[in-house]
Amino acid sequence: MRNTLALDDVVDIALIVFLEQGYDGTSMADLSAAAGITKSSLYHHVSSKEELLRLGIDRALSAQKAMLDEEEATDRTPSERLRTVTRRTCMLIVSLIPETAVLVRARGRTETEQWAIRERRLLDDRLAKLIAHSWAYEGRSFDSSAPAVAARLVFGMLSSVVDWYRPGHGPFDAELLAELADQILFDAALAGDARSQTV
Amino acid sequence: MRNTLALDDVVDIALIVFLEQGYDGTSMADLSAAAGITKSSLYHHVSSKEELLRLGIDRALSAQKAMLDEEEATDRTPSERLRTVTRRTCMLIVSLIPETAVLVRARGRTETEQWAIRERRLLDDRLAKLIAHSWAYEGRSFDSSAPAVAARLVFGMLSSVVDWYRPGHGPFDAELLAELADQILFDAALAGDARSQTV
DNA sequence: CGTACCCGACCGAACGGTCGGTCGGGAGAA
DNA sequence: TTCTCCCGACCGACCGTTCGGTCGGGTACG
Repeated sequence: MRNTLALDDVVDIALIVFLEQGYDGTSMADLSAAAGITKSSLYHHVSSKEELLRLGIDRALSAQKAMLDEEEATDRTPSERLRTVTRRTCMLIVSLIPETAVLVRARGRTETEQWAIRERRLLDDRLAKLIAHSWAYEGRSFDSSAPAVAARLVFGMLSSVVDWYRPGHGPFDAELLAELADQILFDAALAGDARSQTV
Repeated sequence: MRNTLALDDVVDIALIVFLEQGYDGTSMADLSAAAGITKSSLYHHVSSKEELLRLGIDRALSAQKAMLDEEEATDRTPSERLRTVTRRTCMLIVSLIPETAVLVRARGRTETEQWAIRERRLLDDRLAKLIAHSWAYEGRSFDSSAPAVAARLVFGMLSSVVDWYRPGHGPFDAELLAELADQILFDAALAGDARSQTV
């Protein structure tokens, strides 16, 4: 077997460059240089720059959808489900940072990016539903549009880690990050009156 | 007086296009079309595309810094200061959505973007310090790196509104949005046991 | 008449993508 | 084992287009 490049390897490399330079800020020449092959060889593996974006986005979407499918099928209480989902979302984002970055940074200028935005909206809706169920279960009264806004804020907080967190490059590991995010969202850790836990 | 364009008008227009298409995804031809003048006329007002980015980023930075300066000078308790700052940050972001967007989306590929990242880090540090002081004031024990991580998560949550919130385009106004963000961060509204407030 | 504002025409460079062709390793037949 | 054929991986050269930016000149207001 020769030391050759598979499609997944090319996508891996492209996503890392996209993470650092942005999709629009990355040229096919940049990608070919990062992969150690020429630009024309790159086109042997993919048909277009946009296909690389699509494959990357699909990775993030598939993982998130699979996690939600699995969690929604459990028989936990709505509140437990919500907390588990946010925690697993954090862990999942950390494990798929370049993939999540291209997903959340899509602005909708091409057909692929519009598809990404539509799919993201579906994920938002599923999280909003989890929040609404949890609040209703806890007997809380709320405005009908509040769960959707809360869902976007939560996803926004968790997704923002792709802009600065790099696993293994600091004192904080993924579990500690998820723990802190969890305490901020569910224990009001920011208010200082968390249940005497140390982060 | 002719119906003419001032520099601030050009920056306003450019920022709106940057918000929708991203900086790299926007050409000077796009901007000139949006401004209703030709590309060469655009260069009468600005010396480069990067200058438009710099002016936009500076607006967001100046506003945020001025707010922090003002708030840090008060004699409130650390916890009150933290809560006021996060709330005012939310209001400020909503009132400067295009400006905040170019600031938080800078990836560091040019000198201007690297400057933006350095300035953002200073803002992160100031918020982290507020969090650390608040936690110490409340007698909470915490890891030394936790405030910095919490600050980034909070800024991440608040900054994410630039990706979906458009004032006047929905049932939620800015105050309600800030109120909900505040309750999530400080009252654990997501857990459902908030102090019986309706959002 | 100066100056602020704006224009059409244009430039070199970089862009995404295509082309014809090279190279080495695996499979099948003798 | 050797010869032949094939195919995936790769390459240099090149395509038309778009990029950020420039230039010389026009025009209307103070």
